[in-house]
Amino acid sequence: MAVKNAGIRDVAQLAGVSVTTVSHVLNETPHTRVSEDTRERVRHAAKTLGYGPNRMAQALRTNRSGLIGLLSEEIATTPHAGRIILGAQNAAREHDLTLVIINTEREADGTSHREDVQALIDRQVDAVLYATMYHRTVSLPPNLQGIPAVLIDSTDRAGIVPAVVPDEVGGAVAAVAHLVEAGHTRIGFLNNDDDVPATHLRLAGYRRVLEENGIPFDERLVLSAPSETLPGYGLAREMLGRSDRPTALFCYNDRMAMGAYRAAAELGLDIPRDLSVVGFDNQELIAANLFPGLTTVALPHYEMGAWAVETLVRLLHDDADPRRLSDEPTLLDCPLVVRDSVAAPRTD
Amino acid sequence: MAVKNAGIRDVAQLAGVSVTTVSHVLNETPHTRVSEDTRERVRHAAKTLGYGPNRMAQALRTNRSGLIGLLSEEIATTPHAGRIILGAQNAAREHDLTLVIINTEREADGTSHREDVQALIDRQVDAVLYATMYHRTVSLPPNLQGIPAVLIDSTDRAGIVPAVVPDEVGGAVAAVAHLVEAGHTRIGFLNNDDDVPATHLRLAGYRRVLEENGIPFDERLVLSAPSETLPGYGLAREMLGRSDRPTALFCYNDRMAMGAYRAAAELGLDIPRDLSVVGFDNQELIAANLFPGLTTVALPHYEMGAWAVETLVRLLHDDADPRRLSDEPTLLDCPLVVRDSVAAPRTD
DNA sequence: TTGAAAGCGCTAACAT
DNA sequence: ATGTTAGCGCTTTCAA
Repeated sequence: MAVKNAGIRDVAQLAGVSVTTVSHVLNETPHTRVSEDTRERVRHAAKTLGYGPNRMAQALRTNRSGLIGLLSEEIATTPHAGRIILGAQNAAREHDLTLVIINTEREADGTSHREDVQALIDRQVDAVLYATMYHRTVSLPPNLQGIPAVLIDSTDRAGIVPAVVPDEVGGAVAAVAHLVEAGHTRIGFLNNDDDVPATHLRLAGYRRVLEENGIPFDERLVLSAPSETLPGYGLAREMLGRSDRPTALFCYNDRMAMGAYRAAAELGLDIPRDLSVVGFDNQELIAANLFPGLTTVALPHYEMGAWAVETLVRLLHDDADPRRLSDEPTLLDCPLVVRDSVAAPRTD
Repeated sequence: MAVKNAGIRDVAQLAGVSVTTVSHVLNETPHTRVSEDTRERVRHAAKTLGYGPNRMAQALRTNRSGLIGLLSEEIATTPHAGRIILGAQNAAREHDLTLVIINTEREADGTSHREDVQALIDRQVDAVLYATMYHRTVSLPPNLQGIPAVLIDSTDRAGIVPAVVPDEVGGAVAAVAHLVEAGHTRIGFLNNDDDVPATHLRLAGYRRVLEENGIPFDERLVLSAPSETLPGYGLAREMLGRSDRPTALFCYNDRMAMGAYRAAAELGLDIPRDLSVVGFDNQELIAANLFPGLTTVALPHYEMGAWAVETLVRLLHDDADPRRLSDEPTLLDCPLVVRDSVAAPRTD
């Protein structure tokens, strides 16, 4: 802890008032009338002494720690967690809240999450943010019941806690529409083969755009595999090796797109001249460093982090009914990030 | 804050002892003799009630918050910050410390860092971790003086605060030695052109290995450019286009290596048959997804985070002299991560 | 071997 | 319009 700083009574003494007055002035306590003159004296004294309230004393007294816990899976694996943390942290700062972070194992055995939540509760956090690393449905640890909570990038199986997730359909629509606008009608989709929401929702977005543009759905243009580079490569080889190969590829994520780049290179296909490619996730390390730069869809991790904190604040402050907020998970926009991997199809 | 939990007096009452005894038993206060019988009763009562101490009250009383602040640059940009956070968080948990995180702008104008440090101090953190996103020398905000601090991935210009940085030379030595062991003697180095420690230290490691193996240093084999994919590509094109091109490339980082991969592909050079490549940083997203997998050197971010917390704990606990610890920054190992981009040079 | 009580710095109910 | 004071839950000195 810092050096023995000035306390509220020092301020009171210097300003020649009581501690009550200091407290009232500095906290701008409502329904309390203090002359503007006194207020000024107090504020001046506080500044002179470099006074800042002792948060621990405040917390003890008010039963509010000002701490909010972020339980995050696999902080270390992707930059996604970083974006969530950043968004949450910035929003928290706005509300004078402090973010404490606990890393947790993915999915684990369930008791692990329970213990992590408990660790947070034991540390007197006012509320908890529960973030998963990819969009899915989870069962919450039971001890999360007693405390305000918001889910990030996942939805509560029981539907009792507010949640925010990416608008996967919207993102896929943006990606495929971009391809259609460029003139493509034969658009392949390299999909994930996991049974997670994104798999189904991105496919739904793909189909919707085709439908809206009167392009018949061709199931031969949709291939699935694990969402990694190598399987993406394999799928792309397969689809691009056909005589009636598509002129554009929508990939489940940037890693699969990276595999598609390699397949295209091996087949002598130039991106974007011979083949347009759109990815998903906007992992800078891949998307910006591929050549040509990969046009892709960004996941709103920063925004989800910020939204979650704002929602928590509302829960804490207005004492709003969480059920109201948790009827439907909130969808956040997945904007298209245009780089250089899309062009009109060749016409020769 | 959580539900109105049991307090120490509840435990005392249930165990039929005073709060003093409960405190002594639960904290295992030294020099205090309580009969084993009583201890057992107290522990049992505590467990029965699910008692956990109120951290805020403890903090207020002991003047120790148990909070340690991590000031980190650009949390969102790379997974590196995630590794630091993870290492710090795990070490913190071991010592029953809680990590609070503040993101800060890179370098900024200096006052920004000052304010961020102040925000942490205002929140009663017991100590602060100051992490930069790449290895460099910094001037610390003045308000960091009053509080135990440790630097991660940077060194203090004034040399007054303990610091931990990667062993860049050792990492480069491992990388180049790996190449030499594979049989290479013409090894190109695509270096960064920024004036940062890593630039000079990795070059030093490169030279040391050559020297130790009696390989003459050829300055034409060292090219510099910004440490990004595109410049890396340019450098590789240049060096690999020569008739006496090297048989192996050591790259300043994985992004430059990614550029080298493209150059090699364009020149019809197969990796690793015609060209071996080693990177630096071990950015999974790149290194593991490139084809073939990139052999590279890992930065010890996790370990630095953990080391920093351990050091902080020693500072806090043993009240050790920080000057002792800060004479020389501690170097942590940069281990080689072998994948598939290195082979013996062609002999035809 | 155990307990009573003061007090950490603050907020807020109640007095004036 | 401003002040007095109890008490948040705990640790720790001192006494028994």
